[in-house]
Amino acid sequence: MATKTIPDIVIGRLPVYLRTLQYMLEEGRQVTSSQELGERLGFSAAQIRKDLSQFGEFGKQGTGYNIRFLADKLQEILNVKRDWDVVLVGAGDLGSALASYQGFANRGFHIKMIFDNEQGKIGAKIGNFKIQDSVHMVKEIQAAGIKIAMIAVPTSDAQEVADQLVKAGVRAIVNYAPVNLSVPQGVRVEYIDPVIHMQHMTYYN
Amino acid sequence: MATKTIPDIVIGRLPVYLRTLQYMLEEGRQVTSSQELGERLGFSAAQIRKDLSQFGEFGKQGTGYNIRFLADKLQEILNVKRDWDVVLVGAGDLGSALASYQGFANRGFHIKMIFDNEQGKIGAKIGNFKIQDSVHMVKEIQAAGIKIAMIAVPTSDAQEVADQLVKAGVRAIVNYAPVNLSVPQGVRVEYIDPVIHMQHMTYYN
DNA sequence: CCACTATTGTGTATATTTGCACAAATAATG
DNA sequence: CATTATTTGTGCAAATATACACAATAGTGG
Repeated sequence: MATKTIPDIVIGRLPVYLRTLQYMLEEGRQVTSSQELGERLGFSAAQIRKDLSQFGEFGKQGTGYNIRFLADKLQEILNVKRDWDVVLVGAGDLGSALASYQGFANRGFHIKMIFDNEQGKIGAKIGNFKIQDSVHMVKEIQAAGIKIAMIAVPTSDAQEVADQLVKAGVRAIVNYAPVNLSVPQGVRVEYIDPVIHMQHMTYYN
Repeated sequence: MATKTIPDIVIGRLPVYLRTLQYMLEEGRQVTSSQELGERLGFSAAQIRKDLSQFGEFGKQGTGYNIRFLADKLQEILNVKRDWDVVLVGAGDLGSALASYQGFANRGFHIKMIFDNEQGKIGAKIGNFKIQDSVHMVKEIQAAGIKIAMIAVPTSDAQEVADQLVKAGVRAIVNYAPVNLSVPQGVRVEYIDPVIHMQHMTYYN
């Protein structure tokens, strides 16, 4: 059985499709088409059909896709039918904002712990959680079996935090610090840096 | 003169190169090579050389690249030797965190105005700026000639805000709301949604 | 000044990604 | 029930992106 590996670039689009489908559900929609999705997202209809066809046949000719059904399938594919616990490192302005953000939970991601290394912050509460001393980070994350982390610490601390997260068994990191991280094979890092996006756009201006 | 258009995917990598070069400068480094850069960033050395070769010859055989020189060239290419004014819409948790973030200014992006539509917030200060009533947004942005915006409002308001920004002459938008925006040709939008990144990674679990 | 090492820029090959276009299936219409 | 309008899934072609590999050049050390 030739298990073809699915391109990462395709995987990267699936969450965008899913987000849009869920938005459509909230609008009370039942059915959509590759064409409509494509227009909404700026992709070609063919690309959306090709992407989905990597995983099965989810549509019906002449009709299109049942939104609820397709969203459900995408959730299965992306492994997000279950909920995921997340650890947040850094309780500065950004970390606090992330901790307060209500948009994670309804999409299945639950911040369960917040760490910082500043004595002034440790013990303070954000929402329901106490900010914990990062001295105990590795132990606590391991005990809780958390696999996903967000890094929102100063650039100079980011690599060291990443090292500790890896040691604690974290497999996926969203890094808000504007620096590339070095992690072992098998650990994934995604970067969020608004300046990168702005510089990308100023090129064209 | 066949002015070949440079692929957008190449442009998208340049800010990452630039960020790393500037980091190296802070480390006191003078010279680097495509190989070192590649290792640091997870790209192949050949790709980095090819990307740069689209714009000129910036390296020296046998030696590599002078970091300061290359960073300077990348800044020229990306149009970031000048500073840019930015408008921020949305003064909730995230908007406030963005407003307080010190990492924009030293990379040439200056938040100059903050808008919100909630009476409770209008008039409050974040850093040096008063939160302004978004009723006056279009007028103010136009008057100031601001071309870059960040949207940090609730999902339900994002499209309407985008429409107003476009009307005000904004050409580049970083959208933190988890929804795709529809904008006219010539206006660029980049999206920041941590959940998209996490869902991308959970695929690999 | 020769041999050796390092590293660029690039022509070419390979690999990947996207788009085209059409048969097949479905629904709607009269 | 025939006709028309939609829309999927996909084989294949085209376009794009990446990697290889090497001549050319620069520095280093004897």
